[in-house]
Amino acid sequence: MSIRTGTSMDKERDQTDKAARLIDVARLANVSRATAARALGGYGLVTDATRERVAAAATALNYRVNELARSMRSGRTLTIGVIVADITNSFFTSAIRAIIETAATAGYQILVLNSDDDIRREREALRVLLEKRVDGLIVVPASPRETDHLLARGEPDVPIVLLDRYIDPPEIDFVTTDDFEAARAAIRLLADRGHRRIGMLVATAAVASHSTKQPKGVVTTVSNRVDGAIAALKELDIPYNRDWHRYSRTNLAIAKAAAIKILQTSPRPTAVLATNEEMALGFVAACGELDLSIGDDVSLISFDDTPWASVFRPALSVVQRPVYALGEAAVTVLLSKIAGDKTVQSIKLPAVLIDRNSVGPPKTR
Amino acid sequence: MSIRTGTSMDKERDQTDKAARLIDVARLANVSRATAARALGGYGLVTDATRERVAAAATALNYRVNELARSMRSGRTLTIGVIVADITNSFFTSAIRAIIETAATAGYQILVLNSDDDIRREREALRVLLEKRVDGLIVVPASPRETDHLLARGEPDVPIVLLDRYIDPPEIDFVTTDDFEAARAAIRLLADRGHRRIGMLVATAAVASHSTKQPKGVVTTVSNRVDGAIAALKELDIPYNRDWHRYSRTNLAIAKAAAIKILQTSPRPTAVLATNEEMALGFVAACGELDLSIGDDVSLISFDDTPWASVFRPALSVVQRPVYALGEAAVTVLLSKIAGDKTVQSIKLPAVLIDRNSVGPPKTR
DNA sequence: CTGAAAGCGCTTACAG
DNA sequence: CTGAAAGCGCTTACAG
Repeated sequence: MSIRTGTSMDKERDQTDKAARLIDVARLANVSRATAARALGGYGLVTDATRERVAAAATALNYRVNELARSMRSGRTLTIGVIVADITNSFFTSAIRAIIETAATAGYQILVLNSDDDIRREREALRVLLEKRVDGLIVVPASPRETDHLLARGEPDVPIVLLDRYIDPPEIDFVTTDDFEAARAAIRLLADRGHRRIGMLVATAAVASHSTKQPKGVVTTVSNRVDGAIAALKELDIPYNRDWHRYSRTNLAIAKAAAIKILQTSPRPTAVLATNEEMALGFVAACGELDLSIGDDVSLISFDDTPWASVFRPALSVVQRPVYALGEAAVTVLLSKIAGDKTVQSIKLPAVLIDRNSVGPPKTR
Repeated sequence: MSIRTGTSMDKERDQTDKAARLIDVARLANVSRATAARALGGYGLVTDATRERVAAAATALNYRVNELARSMRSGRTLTIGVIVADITNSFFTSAIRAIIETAATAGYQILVLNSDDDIRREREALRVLLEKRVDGLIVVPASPRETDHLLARGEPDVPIVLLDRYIDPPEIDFVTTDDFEAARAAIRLLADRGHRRIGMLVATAAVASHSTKQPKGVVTTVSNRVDGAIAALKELDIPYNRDWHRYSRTNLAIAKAAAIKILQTSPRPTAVLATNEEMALGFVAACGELDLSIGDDVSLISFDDTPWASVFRPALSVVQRPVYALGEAAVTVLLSKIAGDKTVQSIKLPAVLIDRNSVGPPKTR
C-alpha cells in the first residue's frame, strides 16, 4: 500500500528525512486524507474514535499542517498585511502591538513591512503583501496624493484600511485621531496660560532637513495639526509668526537644529508645540544647549505620550493619542470589510491633553 | 482552446472578477505556462521577443505571481521568521530593522512575531512560523532551559539562530553581546570614579514584581550581566550588598518601586547599574520622587543607548550594545545555514561604554 | 460518517 | 528556445 517510499526503514526516515504530510498521518491512522483533514481541522463529521486515532497519528509523526497548501486551496491566508512608516517609532510599535493582539483574537496573523515614508518602498511592500495573498491590508500611507497603488490593488479587491493618516479624496476607509482638534486644544492650553508668542516644530518626511515653509506632499496628520494650530491662533487673535514655525525631518539632530533656529529668533516664542517624539526630544536638546529652562524660560507641549515624557524634569505636557484604540479599530473595520461589509467607515478618535509641568506662564523679559 | 470560462466578455471579467493567473498571461502572449513563467521569472532561456510579449501581457492583465503557489512548488518561501520578546522595546525594534534591511538585500522577507517573554506564546509563534514554512528562524528565546520546541523544530531541520540570548547547553547558534564583559566594564567605570557602594537594578520577565534574589529561569543576558558585575566587584574587593540589588519586571512603575527600595536603604548605594531602558527610566523616576540628583547625589549607568539618554539632564552614561550589527550578524549566520553550512557559529560582539554625565564621584555625607 | 477525485497556481524536470 | 505533464500538500464538493 505504502507507495511513497516503500521499504522497511520508513519510521526512521519519517523522523529524519521529510516533514510528515497529511497523507502520512492518514495512512498511519488508516483513513483517507479527507477524513484526516476533517479530524484535524475540527470541521465536518468524524467519529470520536477516528478523531482520536488521527490525532494520535499526527502527534506520532509530529505533523504540522502546511499553511501554504491550505491557503492555496481555501483561498484565505488568515493573514493581514501591515505597512507602517517607521517600525522604530514608538507610536507605530504600540499600534502594531494593538493590531497583533486584536487580530489574534480573530485568528489572524500579522505581516509587518516598513515603508520608511518612501512611496517607492510602500509600493514594493504592497506588491509583496499582495503576492503573499494577505486577506486584508492596514496601511499608514506615505503620501496623501500618490495613491494609485493603494486604490488599484489588483486582486478582486483586497480590503484595505488606512491607519493614522488618510488620502486626499478620502476614497479609502481610515482610522485616525482628530489631529485638527488636538492641535487646536494644545494651542488653546498655551493661550490659556497666557502665551501670545507661539511656535511650532512640525515633523515630516517631506523635507530633507528643515524649513520654514510647508513642503509639498505633507501627510494628513501634519496638515491637520498645522491647520488646527493656525485655526486656534486665528480664533484667539494671536499673530502667526512664520519664523517660529519649522518643518523638520523626523530625526533628532535635525529637529534640534530646527528648534535652535526657532529659539534664536528675537523675540523668541514663549511656547512651542512639537508634533511628535523626535521633535520634543530635539526641542529639549536645543533648550539644553541654549541653557533655557523648559516650563520656565520657554514652554513645550508635544504630541505622543512616550514612556520618558512623564519621567523628564519637568514632566512633559502632551497630546496623548489613543494609539491602542486606533490599532484595535483599524483591525475591527478591516475584519468587517473582509467579511464583506461594503459600507465605508472612517473613524476619528479624540486625543486627550495631559497637562504636566512643561507649560508654565510666559516669561516676559 | 480557452476552456476556463469561454465567452466573449473575458477581458472585462479579467479586470473585475478574478486576479489574473499565469495561464491568463500565457494565453494572451500565446505561449505555454512554462514559457511565461521563464520569461517572468528571468530564468531559463527565452527569446527577447517572447519575453517582451509576456511582459506586456502581464502588465495588461495586472498579473501578480501567487507566492503561495510558487513557494509550494519551489519548496522555498524566501521568508525568515523572527520571534522577539517585545516588539515595543526599542532595542528589539532596532534589531528588527537591521534584520529587515539585511535580509532584503538577499531577497528575503521577514515575518515578526512577539512572545512577550512567555514560553507558551513562543511555542505558539514557532508553530505558526513553521506552518507558514519559513526558510529560517531568528529567535530571542524566552527561556534558557525550556527549549525543546526550539531544538525539535520538526521539519527536516529548519535553520535557526538565536539573537541576544542563548540557551543553556548552547546547542543552537547564537549572536549576542558580551554582556559579562559589558557589565564588568560598567562596574569598573563606577569603581574608577571612586564608588564602593554599588547597586544594580536588573530587568527580568521571570519575576512578577520585584525581588532581592535572583529568580529561576532568568535569561542569559541577565545572568551574564549579573555575573559580570559580581565578578568585577570581587576583583575590586568591593563588598556585595544584597539590599542594593533588585530584580524587577520590565515595567516602568515596578522598576521605579524597586529603585526606591534600593535608594531607601541606609546607607544607600552611591551608584547603580541599570540593565535596560525601563530600569534606567524607573531609576530616574525614583530619584525624582526622592529628590535625589543624578550624577551628584547618586550615579547611574545603564544598558542601551536610547534616543532620550543623551538628551536627559544629566545625559546618561550607558553601555551601548551594537544592536544593528547584532541583527545583521544574525541574518548573515542564518543565511549561511540556509545555504547548507553546518558549522556552528556563535558570535559575541563587544559593547561600548559611553560615558556622559550621570556618573560623578560618590557623595559622602 | 467516510472516501475518491478534482483542483488551487505555480515550477520543475523531461522532451523535442 | 518552447511545450506537455507531473506534482507541491492541502480542502472542497460530490458520492455513497
